[in-house]
Amino acid sequence: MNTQFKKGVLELIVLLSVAKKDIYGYELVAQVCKIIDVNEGTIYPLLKRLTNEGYFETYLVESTEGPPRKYYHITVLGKERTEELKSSWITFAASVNKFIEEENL
Amino acid sequence: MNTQFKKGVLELIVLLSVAKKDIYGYELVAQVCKIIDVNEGTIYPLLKRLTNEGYFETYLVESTEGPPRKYYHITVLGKERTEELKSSWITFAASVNKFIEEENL
DNA sequence: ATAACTACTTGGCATTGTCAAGTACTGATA
DNA sequence: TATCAGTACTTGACAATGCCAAGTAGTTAT
Repeated sequence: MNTQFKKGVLELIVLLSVAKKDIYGYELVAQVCKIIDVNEGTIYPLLKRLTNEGYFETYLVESTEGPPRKYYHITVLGKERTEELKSSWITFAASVNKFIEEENL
Repeated sequence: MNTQFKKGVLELIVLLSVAKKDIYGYELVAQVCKIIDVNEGTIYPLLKRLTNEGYFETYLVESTEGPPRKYYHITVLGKERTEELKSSWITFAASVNKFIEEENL
């Protein structure tokens, strides 16, 4: 999988995942990996960044299976950002796909 | 347009464009801009990189409208790289789109 | 007590795109 | 003929984001 393709898209995937339900980092890593192979060291800093930018809020929940989990919850600002990024991706991907298909003629 | 989305994709667009026909930098910039808004300062270094990596060969052609044009011609290696990147993109974009649609349910 | 699994953190690095400024050639215009 | 617009290419400093690797720590089972 081309690393470069992931740039920016990972942010969208993470926003969409957290928008769907509150989730903690480790679970999110596992979930995102089902779609795009990705590293822990990529997701955690991304979560921190998106929290700093006001898209997420966090809270801790004790766990019986290890250290406490930091849950991420999306904010109103986060929802706006999600829609923005999503439509931007859809437009982008469509125009790239159109170009690829035209080239095949 | 999200800058990050372009990462890696620009390489594919440029490869496909040169594969279609020999083209010089300035014309390529104009053509790529129709699909994705992009900077001269992005395209020229990319052309240089792809040439160094053996995907393109170049030759100069005099012009009556300005300085000589450096044409780019795709190599066999370049064609292989194009196919590789193209199928990688198609897989990637499809799986991201699938995820986005699922999230909408 | 040691290993395995869960969970999060961090620092250095690589890649690729942007911005801005610069060089240089041609043709038209004032 | 000086200057400007258009064509064409180059380059250096910079920003953003993902990767790798190593580290910290809690819980449970052997």
